[in-house]
Amino acid sequence: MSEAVRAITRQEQKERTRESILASALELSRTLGFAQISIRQVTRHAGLVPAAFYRHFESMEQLGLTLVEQSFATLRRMIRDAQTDPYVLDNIIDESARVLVEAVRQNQAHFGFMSRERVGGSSVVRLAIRHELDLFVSELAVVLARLPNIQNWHSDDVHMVSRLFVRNMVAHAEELAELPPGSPELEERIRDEARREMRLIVIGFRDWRPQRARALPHTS
Amino acid sequence: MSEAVRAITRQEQKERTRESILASALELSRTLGFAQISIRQVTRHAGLVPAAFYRHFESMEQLGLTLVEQSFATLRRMIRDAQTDPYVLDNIIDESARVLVEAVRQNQAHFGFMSRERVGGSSVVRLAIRHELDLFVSELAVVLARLPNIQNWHSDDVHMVSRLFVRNMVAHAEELAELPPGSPELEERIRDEARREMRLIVIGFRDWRPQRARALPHTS
DNA sequence: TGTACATCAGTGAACGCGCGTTCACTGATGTAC
DNA sequence: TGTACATCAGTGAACGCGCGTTCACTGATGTAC
Repeated sequence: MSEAVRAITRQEQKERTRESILASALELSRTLGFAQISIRQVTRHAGLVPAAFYRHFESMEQLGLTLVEQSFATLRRMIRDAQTDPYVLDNIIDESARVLVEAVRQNQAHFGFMSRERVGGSSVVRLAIRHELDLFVSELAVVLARLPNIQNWHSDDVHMVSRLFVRNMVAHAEELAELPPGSPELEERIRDEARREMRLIVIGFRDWRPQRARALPHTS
Repeated sequence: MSEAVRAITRQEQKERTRESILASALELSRTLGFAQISIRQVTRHAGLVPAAFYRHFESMEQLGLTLVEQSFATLRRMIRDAQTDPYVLDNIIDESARVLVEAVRQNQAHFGFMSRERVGGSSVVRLAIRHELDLFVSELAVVLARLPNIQNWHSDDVHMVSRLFVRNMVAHAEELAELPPGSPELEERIRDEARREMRLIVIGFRDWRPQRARALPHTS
């Protein structure tokens, strides 16, 4: 037993403290917004003295950028997992809605952070999130381009559908991340909305290319 | 000339000061975010002593709610104007993109405030904006329901297209409001994106109702 | 294994600063006669 | 029109508070021999 305690190296302990600072910042920013929280609040929540913060981060800004990295790692893991599941690819519409809601539920803190701090907060954190989201739209476009029926689309079109999907994802992640933990019926409603909207986008796209070839007939 | 100066009543002067406080808050929150700015910053920017703030507002929160009201008044004026223009109704897709970009350009401060403070900032201001946006989606649904070809749609569907339109509006307002003042080519690009996306939504919707009647054929 | 020294995560006190809010005040504008 | 008093938007000083950041420190963990 005392051996088990000794087994925690100084390095491991430091890593644990660092993680507890990150977790505290993530939790506090859920209610207050990242830009509103102070070094003193974060360290107090983590059970440390304010000065201890500087053993782990140079500034709140650096901590914020670390949270951005963590959040997008979560997002990419979600997409990678979905890609390896053939059922998801066959039922892309319903499944992407389901995967989204599931992933957000399980990683509420990270998705909430992303959607909240994408606007409004610290400008460095905000720009980092925008940059990552732009990258993500391009990555998703590459994935979509491999789908049957899409392979010979113009790359601008693929990029656009990717942008619409990501925008919808962010919008719904925002809503989901703000829900109080135990409200499955509201969650259900948001999932249905996400599903209907994604269907709409896909149906619109199926008819999009012919529309571009001809002139648009909207002027009656 | 001295008569013209005397013509400013005490009440008028007070109203001017109040407006300059509101304008200062709007301007400062553009770069810092509303939740980040202080009473002292706002009054300093308006050329007043901090204590003067309390002659006009009870708290920053109340000032924020006033800005929410002003911003949505701007939004509603935009929709009301668009509705009275028959050309807009005939060319609903292209025109709504054009009107949106135009309105945001002319009222950048208010639209920026709305899209920025919708997430992240003070929770009272945030909830007020969400509430107003929900109201606005319903109002727009009523307007859309009067359009030819839409009159006999299910009201859930109309509400959904309204939600998608508003979400797109907010997303593009966000992008536009952040642009540095003189960048017409970027503005142009955002307008084109908005137009293409609105077309997509409308085309998707045209084929949406038949899709709902039959089973969805996406499972190949 | 035991000893002597090095490392360094976390401490606790101290600092100057901008903040929100209060208060009695001032002096120009407004009003009654 | 002129005078005497009331109103009240804006002032300036003061307060206590939480903040970020610094610093010399402590004592447990790690390392060399």
